[in-house]
Amino acid sequence: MLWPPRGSPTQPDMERGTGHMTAEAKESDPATPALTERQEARRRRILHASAQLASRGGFDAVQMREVAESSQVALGTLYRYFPSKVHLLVATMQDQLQHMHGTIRKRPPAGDTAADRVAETLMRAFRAMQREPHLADAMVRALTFADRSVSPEVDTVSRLTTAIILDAMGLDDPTPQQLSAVRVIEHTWHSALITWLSGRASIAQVKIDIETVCKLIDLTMDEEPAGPVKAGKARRGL
Amino acid sequence: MLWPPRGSPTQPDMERGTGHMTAEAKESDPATPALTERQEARRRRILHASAQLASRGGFDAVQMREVAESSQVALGTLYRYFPSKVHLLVATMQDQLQHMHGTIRKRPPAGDTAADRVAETLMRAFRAMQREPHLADAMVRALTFADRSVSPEVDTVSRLTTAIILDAMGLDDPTPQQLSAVRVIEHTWHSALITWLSGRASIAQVKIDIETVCKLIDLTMDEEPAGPVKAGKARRGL
DNA sequence: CGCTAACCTAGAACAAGTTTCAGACTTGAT
DNA sequence: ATCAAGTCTGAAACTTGTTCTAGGTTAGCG
Repeated sequence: MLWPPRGSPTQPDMERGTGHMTAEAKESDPATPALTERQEARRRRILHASAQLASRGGFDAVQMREVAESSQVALGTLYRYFPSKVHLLVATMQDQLQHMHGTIRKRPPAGDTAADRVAETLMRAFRAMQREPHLADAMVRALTFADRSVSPEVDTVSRLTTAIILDAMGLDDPTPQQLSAVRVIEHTWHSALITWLSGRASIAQVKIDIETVCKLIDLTMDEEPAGPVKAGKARRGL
Repeated sequence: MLWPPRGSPTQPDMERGTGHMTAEAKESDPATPALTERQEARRRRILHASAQLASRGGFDAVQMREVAESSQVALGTLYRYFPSKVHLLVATMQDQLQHMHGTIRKRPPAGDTAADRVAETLMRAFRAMQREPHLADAMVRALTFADRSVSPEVDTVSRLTTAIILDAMGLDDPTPQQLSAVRVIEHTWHSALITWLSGRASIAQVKIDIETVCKLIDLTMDEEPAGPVKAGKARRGL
């Protein structure tokens, strides 16, 4: 079986919280049933086709029949791999984010303060989005449109984003306040991206807002000196 | 004719910015062609049906055929009043927001600092959402899913939200930094709401994040004393 | 009153996401 | 090699947002 039950009724209102985990999470996942080589190849073809179509016309251009055709897979198979268009696009975003995380790791941001580095990282990501606005549109719209049935996948994206931001901050043991600040930054990032993509905010405005929200980091870096180390500007390096 | 051209190609990338305007904007709009009484009644019936259906199953439960039937209007007419499901739901949100703005005005938040008052206001709004989570889901999902063709309407919602927040801050002549902070708060508000609605964050987490982002207000209230008055409160740890 | 333009209605038609099904193909274990 | 279970395929069907059409209704105006 490729997919577990699928569609668990997470009705009884939640009490969860994006688990932390700066590290990787690759194939060891017990929920991922280990694909054969051909299956892995199919999956890749599908994701590739999805990104390709999204890069042209955005969300609307990603039509399931076309994705199936492009990736040489029957429609039913496509749906076996990704139970809905939103699942597919969120997975596409996972894919792209992973790629971006790698890229950023290779050349980390160089600002003096944590806030600077986070803002720089986000703006770098933002420039990547500018290069493929349609793709960005498709992915982000899917992400925010996702309902409960996609929660696990969205959560994975969220964890990836958190990891990227924490990397930029140079923290691996954040306080609750810092986690909250990071979540707020993520919120701002997604929402600002959307307002830009739908033409309601300029790039300059997005930049300003990102810088604004990053000030929250400085706030949380001051409180709780947390020991003899790290009093001043907040650690650089990584 | 009820609707102007509809579907203006706002292609050439933007340079706009949510105009300010704390005041109201009612019927004088030259773009709104003044409905007859029966038309106004139809419009109300539609919005009512929309909210009603949304209150049960959320976004998916708002089916255009059902809305049409519920409001005793032909499908084609429904589409004449609201050119898409997203338009309809965004208009529904406008409606609800207007209502909420009135409610809040009647009993304004009582906190000492601007940040307190904004956080209180948002939490009050949040509790309203909790009372009708499905409705909230439908409206917010529509709002973030909206593409360029809905920009004007989404912008109206954004202005309303901004007005509510500025009211809570007790400002009517905000600085650019303050406007940026308000935008960041709006971003956080929408996005946090979504994570709660899709079961990925607890109410407690949303509360914390709102309080976190509201600290930005204190920051911007410090800079630019803006006159002899109001230097006091603002900053304090948490 | 009677005309005309704009509006409304019922219903068919179309588009794209999703589901379903019968039959062919793979895979893993015996 | 063979069998059973699980996958994949191609095609049709179903659902819901959206558009289109033909004819009846309304509102303002001469």
